[in-house]
Amino acid sequence: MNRRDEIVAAAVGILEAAGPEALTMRRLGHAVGMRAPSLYKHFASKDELLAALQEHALADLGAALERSGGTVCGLARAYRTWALAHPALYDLAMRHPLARHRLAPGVEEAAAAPVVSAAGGDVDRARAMWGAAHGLVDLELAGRFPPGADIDAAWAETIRLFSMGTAQ
Amino acid sequence: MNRRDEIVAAAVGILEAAGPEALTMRRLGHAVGMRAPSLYKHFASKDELLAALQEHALADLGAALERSGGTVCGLARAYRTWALAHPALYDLAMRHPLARHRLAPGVEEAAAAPVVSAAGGDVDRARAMWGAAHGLVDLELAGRFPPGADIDAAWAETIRLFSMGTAQ
DNA sequence: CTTGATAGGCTAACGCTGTTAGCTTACGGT
DNA sequence: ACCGTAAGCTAACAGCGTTAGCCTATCAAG
Repeated sequence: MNRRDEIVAAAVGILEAAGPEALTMRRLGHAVGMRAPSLYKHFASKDELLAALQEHALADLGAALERSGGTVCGLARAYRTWALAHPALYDLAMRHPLARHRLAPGVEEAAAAPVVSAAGGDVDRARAMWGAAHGLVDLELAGRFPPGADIDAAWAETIRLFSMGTAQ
Repeated sequence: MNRRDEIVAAAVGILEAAGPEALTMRRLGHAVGMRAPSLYKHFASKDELLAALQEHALADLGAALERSGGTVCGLARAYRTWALAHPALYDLAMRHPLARHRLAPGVEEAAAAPVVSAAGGDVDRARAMWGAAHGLVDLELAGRFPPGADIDAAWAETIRLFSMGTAQ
């Protein structure tokens, strides 16, 4: 494991343990045993570091979706579970403009493939599913549903609609 | 219009003209003719200011939805149009934890009412619709769809599904 | 065996952020 | 006439991402 990967791993650790506002260059430097300016020997900017984290997140989410079985219901469950388990990484993965030029080739496609497959190959339907799942997850993570709202029921309704007309 | 409202109006102006990172206390102070620390005579913190902006945004979005005609399709179109026209306010409205205690009573309900109505009074379905619309808008604003993706088609598919079984 | 380049660390500092402390001034009520 | 409060000000603080410039260890070439 080279220094760059060590730094990314430490950043993931900080993100998961203490949330996104805790991920500062000084704290990250401390976690890997160097001062903040030295991090710039390995990453040109914090943005480049975040892009590396985004790639890590996309690959991990893609793997989780891959393992989900391929049904709309299983996919939805896996998507929500992963997002709730890694809220900061999820935010990074979905809400940062994708720096496609510095993303390892195939990462984006690999994450998307299970969704397209569950949509029967229809990319419009796949994007509709992605949007619905992302919206529900994002609102839940942001704490925007009223207290006591039955979020499971909203998911069930969404899954019901997207299961119609899709071969299971 | 009291000083507080003036400040909120100026903040909206900055947000729309120059984006969220341009909304700093010093710049906002300059826009209303005072220094940054003086803003704290009117708002306890930047967060309280953002809460006021959130309320403004929710009221405005709610009004736009109210005018949309009440069909699933019209509602979806109005939602997307408003969000794309006011991306920073939309982000504030939907992605900040809602400080319900300092929100004017009825604002949240008023924004939600047209959606619940279009869902035939079924709140689970209404939340599913909200999630789907929010997800599509959020991904579009974040630039997460591949270049050239047919976003209209994804919306059309979403609208088609949510129109099924809903009295129009 | 020396030389020179490079990689990777360091400190000091810059300009920016939100925010606080403490001072001043003008206005309104008793 | 006095006092309290509202609302402005300057100076400053800690933390942020980032840059400049310095130092040292490693390593290949002459």
